[in-house]
Amino acid sequence: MAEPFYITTAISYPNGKPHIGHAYEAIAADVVARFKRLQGRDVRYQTGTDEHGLKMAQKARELGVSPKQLADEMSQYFIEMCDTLNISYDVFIRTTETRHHAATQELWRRMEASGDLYLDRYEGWYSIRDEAYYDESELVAAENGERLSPQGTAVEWTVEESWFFRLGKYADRLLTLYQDHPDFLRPDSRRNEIMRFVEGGLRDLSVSRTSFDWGIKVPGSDGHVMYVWVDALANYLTGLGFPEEGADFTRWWPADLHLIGKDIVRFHAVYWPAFLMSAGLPLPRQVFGHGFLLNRGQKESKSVGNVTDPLALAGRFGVDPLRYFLMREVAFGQDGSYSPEAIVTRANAELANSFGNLVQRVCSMIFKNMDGKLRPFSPADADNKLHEDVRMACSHLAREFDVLNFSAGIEAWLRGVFACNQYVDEQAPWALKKTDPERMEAVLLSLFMAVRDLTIVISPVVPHSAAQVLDQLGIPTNQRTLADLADAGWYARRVETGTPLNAPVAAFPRLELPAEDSEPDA
RNA sequence: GGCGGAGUAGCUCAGUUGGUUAGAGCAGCGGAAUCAUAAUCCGCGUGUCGGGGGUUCGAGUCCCUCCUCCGCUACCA
Repeated sequence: MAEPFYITTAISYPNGKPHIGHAYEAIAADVVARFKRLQGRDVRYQTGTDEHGLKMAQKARELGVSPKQLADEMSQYFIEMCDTLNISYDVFIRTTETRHHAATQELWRRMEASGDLYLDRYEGWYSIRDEAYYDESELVAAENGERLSPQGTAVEWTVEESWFFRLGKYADRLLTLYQDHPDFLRPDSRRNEIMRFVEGGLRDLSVSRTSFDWGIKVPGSDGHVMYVWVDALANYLTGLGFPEEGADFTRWWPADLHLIGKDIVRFHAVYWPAFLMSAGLPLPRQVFGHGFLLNRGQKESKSVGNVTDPLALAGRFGVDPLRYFLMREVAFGQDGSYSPEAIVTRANAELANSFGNLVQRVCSMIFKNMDGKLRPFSPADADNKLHEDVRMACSHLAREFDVLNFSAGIEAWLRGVFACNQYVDEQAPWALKKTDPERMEAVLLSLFMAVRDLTIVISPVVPHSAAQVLDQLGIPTNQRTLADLADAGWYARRVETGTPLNAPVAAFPRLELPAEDSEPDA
């Protein structure tokens, strides 16, 4: 049976509609999931929504609906986003589900059984907006003399009874984890930050609230609901049927990869492993904190008024061009910038011109000059060289994708595409047509083989378009993996089917830049 | 304040353990070709490698210092 691979995104807080960051993370995780499937792994991809907490309760009150009604409505937008962006998730979890309450409460009981939870009083400056307590020293003074949180939100002195988690107890074990398993947290810059943070000592963590009730009840402690992060992090277990340690749980836990934004690295790389250690559960293999996407170099925010609806972008430029752009343009792990011009330029230059046109010219020539019929041939040196270049490009892409280095992987892939276009020009099959038709056919068939390889490896990034091309090439849907790439006999079998190529249909059309986007202020 | 990262061609960035004339893509200019989505291919860069100092036969690459930007974090209050 294939080796399992369990990947998750962070679950989204649905107090607003999905923004570009949600789309980015979902797409990146999807590329990993599809790539792992290509490698033959048995992939489970989980995403979802984090529906508890004070902010949801407040938002619902504002709108005059129940928190559950709000969550029901808003989570739909996230499901819709995933479906539109062709995200191949296996499980979409909602933290309001009964099973999630059961799983989280069991996690709590295990932490309690380890003696890591105790009841105490918490008092301090609390920001409702941030859902966080701040130390006096962290506060800043507003112009009118009022105290504000470092984020500039209002704070009030609050005293409440709270459960605490003995986080401090785990500092040494966490440091050992980071040292012995450097892959646990990537990229390295985040790992360094977290290590220094933990080295500075960890205070026990307040993990329950009494000030509101929209959350998961603390077992045996009336009036307490769990801190949202205990609740949220537990989702990774819930989706596997925890606390039942059945087939799903034993097969998929621990997770191979938690893909998250850089802003929540601490919760995933400090709190989460500590909770799991306390509960006696295995730790995830890797947490990866990706960067943020900036709109023309600027952070998106409602006040600036530059918030972009990712589905509008997908509608304008197409799902695959958008996916390609995001994976290609920004170095994964770092912040990146996007704009309509950048998307159009990148997608046109690389997807449409270099690759799409290559596919088109090859298929078209085979269709017109060979009636679309494939046949065996013996490759010349130039043909072997081409295939060697393409093989190198494909394996290079795989190597980079394995370490989530998408942009470098795609760059390597492009070198394979460029090699094909160079080969076409050098071999000039249109000239061979008159002088050496036999050789012309060998050239076109060599290109056919190269295009098939290049399409298979890029398919995790542009799944729909790649499938369209592979359909046109007559490659069976169950023969599009990396194993098939390495199978020398595929071409002979393809020839035997006798299925001819039809007139090609463009799978990567050129994009137009909408007029309203030519001005940055539009 | 501390720790870390970054500052390289108009733009986005690569540059391994210091070693020959500092690279890629995009944009720009010139040419070739015409199978193809007017797509493709070839050729073209006088860059103070943030400033200054130092080590070295030799530094974008190491050391010191300063400037700017970013991230994490602390304290003064």
